Amino acid sequence: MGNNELEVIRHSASHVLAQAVKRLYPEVKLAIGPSTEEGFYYDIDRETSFTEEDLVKIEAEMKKVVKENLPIKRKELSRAEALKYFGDKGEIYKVELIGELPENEIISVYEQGEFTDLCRGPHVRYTKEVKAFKLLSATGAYWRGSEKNKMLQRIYGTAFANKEELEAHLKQMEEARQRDHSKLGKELGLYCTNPAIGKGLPLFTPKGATLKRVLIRWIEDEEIKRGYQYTSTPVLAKTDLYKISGHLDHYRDKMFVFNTDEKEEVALRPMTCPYQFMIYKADKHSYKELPIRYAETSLLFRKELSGELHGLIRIWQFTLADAHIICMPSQVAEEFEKVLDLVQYVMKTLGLKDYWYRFSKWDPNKKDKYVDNPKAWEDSQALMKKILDKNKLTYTEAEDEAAFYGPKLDFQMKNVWGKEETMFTIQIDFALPERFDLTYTDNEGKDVRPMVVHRASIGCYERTIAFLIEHYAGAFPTWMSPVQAKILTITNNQDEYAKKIHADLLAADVRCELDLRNEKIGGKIRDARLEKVPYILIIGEQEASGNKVAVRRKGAEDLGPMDYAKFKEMLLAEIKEKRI
RNA sequence: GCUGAUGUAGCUCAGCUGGUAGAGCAACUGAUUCGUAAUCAGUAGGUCACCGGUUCAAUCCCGGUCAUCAGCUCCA
Repeated sequence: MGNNELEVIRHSASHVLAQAVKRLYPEVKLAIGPSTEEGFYYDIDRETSFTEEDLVKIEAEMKKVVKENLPIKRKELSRAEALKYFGDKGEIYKVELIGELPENEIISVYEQGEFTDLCRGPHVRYTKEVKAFKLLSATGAYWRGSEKNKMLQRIYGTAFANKEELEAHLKQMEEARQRDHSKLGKELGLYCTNPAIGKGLPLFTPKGATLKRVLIRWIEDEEIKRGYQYTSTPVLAKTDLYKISGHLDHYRDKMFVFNTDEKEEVALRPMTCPYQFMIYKADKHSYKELPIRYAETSLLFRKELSGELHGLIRIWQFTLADAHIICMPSQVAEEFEKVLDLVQYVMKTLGLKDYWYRFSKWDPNKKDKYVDNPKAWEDSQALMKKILDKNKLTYTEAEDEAAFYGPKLDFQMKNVWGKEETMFTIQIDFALPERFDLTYTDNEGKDVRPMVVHRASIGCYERTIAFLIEHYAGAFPTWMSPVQAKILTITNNQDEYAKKIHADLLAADVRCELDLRNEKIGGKIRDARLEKVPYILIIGEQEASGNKVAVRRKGAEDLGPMDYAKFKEMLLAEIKEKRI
């Protein structure tokens, strides 16, 4: 079945939903009901929200509508007729929508039985063609997506061509949610939270901190190899700094700002750029030095609204693999491509494949949200587009997603709930160099303006870790696993040999644990498997006397007894190559 | 922040629409020394998220706060 066909079914399902709701609750007003990637929804204005019992009733009514097999008929109306029809019914949202349709647009409605909805279509021909659907949830949603508008009630559902596909989808959703990083992250003991500390402030346990440290060391070393210089700058600054950068104008409600006893206003930093610019400004620079690539494993603070916080994905304090490349305008394209290569290498090494590129542009109508310099926006966006096309990237374009100082290339992924998040980002900045008055001396001895590329190579560690947990369902590749090998003894008689192996692996920088408990081997294996340790080493009398270990890989694959030296060589190679 | 759901032992969950709580796992103690997903027995563990109200009596009803989850908004 093609996507279009599924879209039509889902869109028709949303009409069936609206019809059922209108039958049960005639007083409600209908807003919009589109199909989505995963299903469909309908926004409905109702005084009270829909409960789970309401959804059961509505779903039953929908089944009736389907069973009645009503023909779905398209009609075209004049603007006046349409306004009168929906106006008479008190459908104020439909009236608003009609009012905004372009003059020459054909206004169509779709009729099924007693129910008629404003709609461009297309739809299935009979309601019976909506065969397999399910209502999933009821939540609030702002009219036209703006928090300034009234909050409506949204009912989500999904529909498929047949029952089998619907069941398969529901099962897949359920399985995906088993991988939820906040569930697994706590089960595996990677992080925890505490109400006294507050939301959006997760605590990394030794295991979680190990995973983070492994990633940080890898990225720092890799970037240094690629010509980055690491800085270390304060997380606090006087708000004067953010006046220069423009953050205070564009970003203040997202910053933690407070006063000292001496009446100075200070803020926790939401971004690293101003600090690294000040390092740049501490000296005078020649064009011969450029590009300068300042990197930092940077602790950042952003005050998100409480309802926006989620597990490790959106938090108040996070660690960004941040960098700012200060270069001549003529170097931007090459630097951008180098960053692209780095980020693609990072994704490949992490084993993350299900990402896509989003070219995030400004919205010329939102003057207060973006630096007001239309020409620079057009130029920098054209430049980025040229780079993307030259590198043959397929990307989606998104209006109104840029940073306030320039366009971005975002690496997008979906979490287990299907929610889209930005993993990494590369941005071209034409505005801040001017605000900070960054200059370099060109070959004619004149001071000229450099450009800046902002980028996050592995994104923010917390969020990336969340995605890694979900991608691997907690069973990490050996190189990043907090515990890489666990040694289990069969009886206490092997303790000494096991300790020797343990010490030897630790000495070789293998993260290794020892289970000497007086438990049966089956129980120890079970525990180690639940911890998702990549290598389980079982040591009994035979192994201890023959300098061997019995190896289980990824919990299940039994490699049998092998020479310890051989195992160690294999393990070290796997770690060194960062095999996934 | 907004809409809604949820909050019972470290974890997973019971607790019959008001009469001051129960299981399994984990922990601890003892026994068991065992060959690839749970050895047996015992002990201990709770201001039922927190604060207030209604009631003779609240885990249960009402209000507020905090936290978790989903959605909206937002976003690295």
